[in-house]
Amino acid sequence: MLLPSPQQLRYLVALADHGHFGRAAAACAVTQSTLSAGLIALERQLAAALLERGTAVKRPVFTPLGLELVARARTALAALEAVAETAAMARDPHSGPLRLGVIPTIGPFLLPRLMPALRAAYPRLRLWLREDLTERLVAGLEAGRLDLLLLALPAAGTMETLPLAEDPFRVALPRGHHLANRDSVPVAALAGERLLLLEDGHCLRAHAEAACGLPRGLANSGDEGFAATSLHTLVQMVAGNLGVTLLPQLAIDGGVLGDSPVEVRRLDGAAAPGRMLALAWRPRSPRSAEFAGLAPVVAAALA
Amino acid sequence: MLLPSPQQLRYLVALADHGHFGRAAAACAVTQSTLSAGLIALERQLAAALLERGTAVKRPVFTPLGLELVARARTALAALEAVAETAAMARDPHSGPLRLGVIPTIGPFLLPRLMPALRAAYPRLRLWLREDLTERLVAGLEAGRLDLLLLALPAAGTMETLPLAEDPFRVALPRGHHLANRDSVPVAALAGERLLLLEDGHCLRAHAEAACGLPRGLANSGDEGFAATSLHTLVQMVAGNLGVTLLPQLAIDGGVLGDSPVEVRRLDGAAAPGRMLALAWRPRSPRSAEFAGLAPVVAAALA
DNA sequence: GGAGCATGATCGATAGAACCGATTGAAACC
DNA sequence: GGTTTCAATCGGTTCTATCGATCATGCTCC
Repeated sequence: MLLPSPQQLRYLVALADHGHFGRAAAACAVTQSTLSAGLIALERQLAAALLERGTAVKRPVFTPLGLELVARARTALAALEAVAETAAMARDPHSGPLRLGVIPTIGPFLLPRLMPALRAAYPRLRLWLREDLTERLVAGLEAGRLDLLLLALPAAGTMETLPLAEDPFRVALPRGHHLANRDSVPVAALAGERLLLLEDGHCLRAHAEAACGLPRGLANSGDEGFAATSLHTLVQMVAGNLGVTLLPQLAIDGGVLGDSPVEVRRLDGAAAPGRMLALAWRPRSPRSAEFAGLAPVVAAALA
Repeated sequence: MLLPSPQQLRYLVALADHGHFGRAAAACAVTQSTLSAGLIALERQLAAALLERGTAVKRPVFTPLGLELVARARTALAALEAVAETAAMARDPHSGPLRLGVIPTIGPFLLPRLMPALRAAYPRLRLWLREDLTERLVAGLEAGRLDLLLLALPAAGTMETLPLAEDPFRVALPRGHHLANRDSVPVAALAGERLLLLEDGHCLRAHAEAACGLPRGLANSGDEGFAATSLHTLVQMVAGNLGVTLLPQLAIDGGVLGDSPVEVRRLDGAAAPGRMLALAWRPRSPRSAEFAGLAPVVAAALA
């Protein structure tokens, strides 16, 4: 079978991405004529029409088959990259760019400690950071825009996960709150309180609801008309006597409380309420071993 | 990122397959010098040692990284082939080579009817047949040596399956057997009989054991020292009064009984004892649509 | 309606890569 | 020790991907 050349597939994918011959060619670092000729050659080799020729003008229009082939070309190119990347990692591990995604309820509290540690352990690693909600990070990982995620389990998506450490939930109460008398607060006692949580989309919200045995979306139900957008905001709301909340131990250790008049207590529940911090990457990634090797450094920064 | 050329990856895979530069080169339709130079160029591009150079002689020895890259090269080449194949199928469906694997308890009874039907429906299809046990067929499918399987569910393996038709089990009894008095035989009645089955490895054996609620490997337990190797043999053993057996309706319709003094009766059980005939192919195969299109033809041959 | 503009296809020339055939170097076998 | 097998190397040839320039086409705006 005559295989299509990777270069031609790159042209095809670039054209799909940019919707413009000239810009696609620039992205491939070739001239427009080269890209155009390459695509025509590809169509001839495959004996199939990939683009609507002649009629449309303003932007290239793909045939249904063309779109299908774009998708397959992406996976083929990714597979080729995996070959090269495997070799690169074997030659020189823990170096080069690493695009790390972190969720907002971990990043601000762990990165100040983690980044120096990583820099010290792997000086040749060039770390790019992206902070976003779990769902968008997972999408970025699957699309190849990110290499590694630092998130909280459980999380949905097809990825390899490596649990790092349990991150237990604590109750945050306004100073002088009646529940603050005790050493620890039973989960059941929260039923009588106004429970404030992050806005929807944050995995911490779902995890906290699960920990309290709440059905999804019960907390914050329209009371104030707005939900907290960060743990710092949430602490301010608790300090302002608007209610109580759950905070992960990691955030408390990371100084989310500042000098707010807020007290934290342990939370007693059937199954140690909390979340599991973890690393995640694409299954069969060439860098799996490298990523797993980072785990001790991250775990040390957590401890 | 500089991608490795598909040709060089083919050299690498061919060398792994043949263990010999000259034969690998012949398989790639190039001279030995070309293949050798190609591999050296690949090693230089990846800046990694793939082969143990200098020391060993009698056959090429791969480094651990080399073996890893061979595996990744296989998947990359398969992905490239999928691009070309997708285009080929869109251009000219139901044509070209189709490597079909069939299990021995289906093939002899279905193919005589199926092959002419397929030839009539898709004259340009060039059908290659391989008859083997389910496990080996699935391995062949996953390795890319086969394109499509015709087998019985349930079966293990990562593949897309399309159920075609139920194939109920019948009881085969020697003529004059006391169970032959009735119209149908309850599953429970088989407990008192010597149940003959195919030798281990045949999925029909496992399916029959499951249908009878038997633990695996109970039937045929060392009685005669040998198990049947085909359904034809099995019928002869029943005719010889060695015991009773289960036969799929498909085999009976296909004439497995011949003129043996064997009678068949329906089998009464909780959940209609039988197996499900199905087509199976690699997930995301470019030819999924084509294979699914074959289903009606196969189903017609079954009816 | 015609000039100007943007976009993609085409053409000729060229540099680099792939490949072949022959040869060399080295280890193993008889 | 001579022979055989095997892989690496070398010089020459062919092929092809690419460039720069040009052409064809359809839209936009005056």
